[in-house]
Amino acid sequence: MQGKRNFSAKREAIYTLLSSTETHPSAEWIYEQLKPQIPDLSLGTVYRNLAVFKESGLIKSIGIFDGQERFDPNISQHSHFVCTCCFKIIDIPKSKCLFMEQNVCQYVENQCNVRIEDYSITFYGLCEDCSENQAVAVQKDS
Amino acid sequence: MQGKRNFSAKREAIYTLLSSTETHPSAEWIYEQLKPQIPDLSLGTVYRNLAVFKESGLIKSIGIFDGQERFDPNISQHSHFVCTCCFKIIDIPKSKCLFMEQNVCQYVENQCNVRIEDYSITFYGLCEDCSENQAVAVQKDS
DNA sequence: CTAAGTGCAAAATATTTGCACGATC
DNA sequence: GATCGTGCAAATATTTTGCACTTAG
Repeated sequence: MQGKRNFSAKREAIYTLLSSTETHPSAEWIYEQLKPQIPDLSLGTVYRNLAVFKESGLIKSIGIFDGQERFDPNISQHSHFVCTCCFKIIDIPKSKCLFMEQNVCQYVENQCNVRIEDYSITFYGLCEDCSENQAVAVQKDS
Repeated sequence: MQGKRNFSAKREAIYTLLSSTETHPSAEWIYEQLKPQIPDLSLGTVYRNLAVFKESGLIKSIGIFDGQERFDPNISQHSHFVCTCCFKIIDIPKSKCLFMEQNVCQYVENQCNVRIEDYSITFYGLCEDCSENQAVAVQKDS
């Protein structure tokens, strides 16, 4: 891969979709979205391109939730909220979550004798929709 | 499952092993450790018991690293360091990592309209051993 | 011509599950 | 005798990969 230019059409489409959604997609989701417009797209190509993007630092893996790896084109430091019910992932901007001390990484490095390259903060719980659905379900029960 | 007592022998062995190691094991690792002592243990049983423990809140999943889910019998709030080379996982005691503001969860809940039930902080990088190995490799190259 | 990108299908991997059996209460 | 725990093997699900073909430069 030679920089963001010179992308093949399919690679371009995959990266563009990634960049234009807030869903923090999985390979499967990307494939399903693009397949109608690009009928000869294969799932293997999506996986291969995600690996290429990740390798080159263009995207980050957020983790594996509900069995599927989720990706983020926003590589700047920020946190995520993951709904444990529908697995929606929501960005938490750094400005809303200023709790990481300046030198905590260096502190941990010294304490634990490790070299820290990155860190992630993830919150788990119920998103707005799932909270409401749960409330409705409880109402129906009584 | 009726509380920690009344465990079957195999369930007991799995939980005891989990509790007596610092490795934050995977199902496979537990199976390999116990198989010599319990020859008729099956991998399915390890998976099933881990699911039972997780369901009942006795253990927590730390995440999936290198393709395998890793578990922690220490359910109190603390952070982890994950070596991206050998996938060793090291505990970071809360006392060494006091950077979470008292009310940050409530703040995020209000900002994002979500209900937070848990959060995790994970550091990534190279552990002491892998750092040294890397240094040695570089030396040999030159 | 060469290297990169791809479709397709098979393979690899981790995990889950159906079923029958044995143990426990 | 009903429930729980289990071995075993098949099934599932996701991701990776080998191979042949195409395409861009």
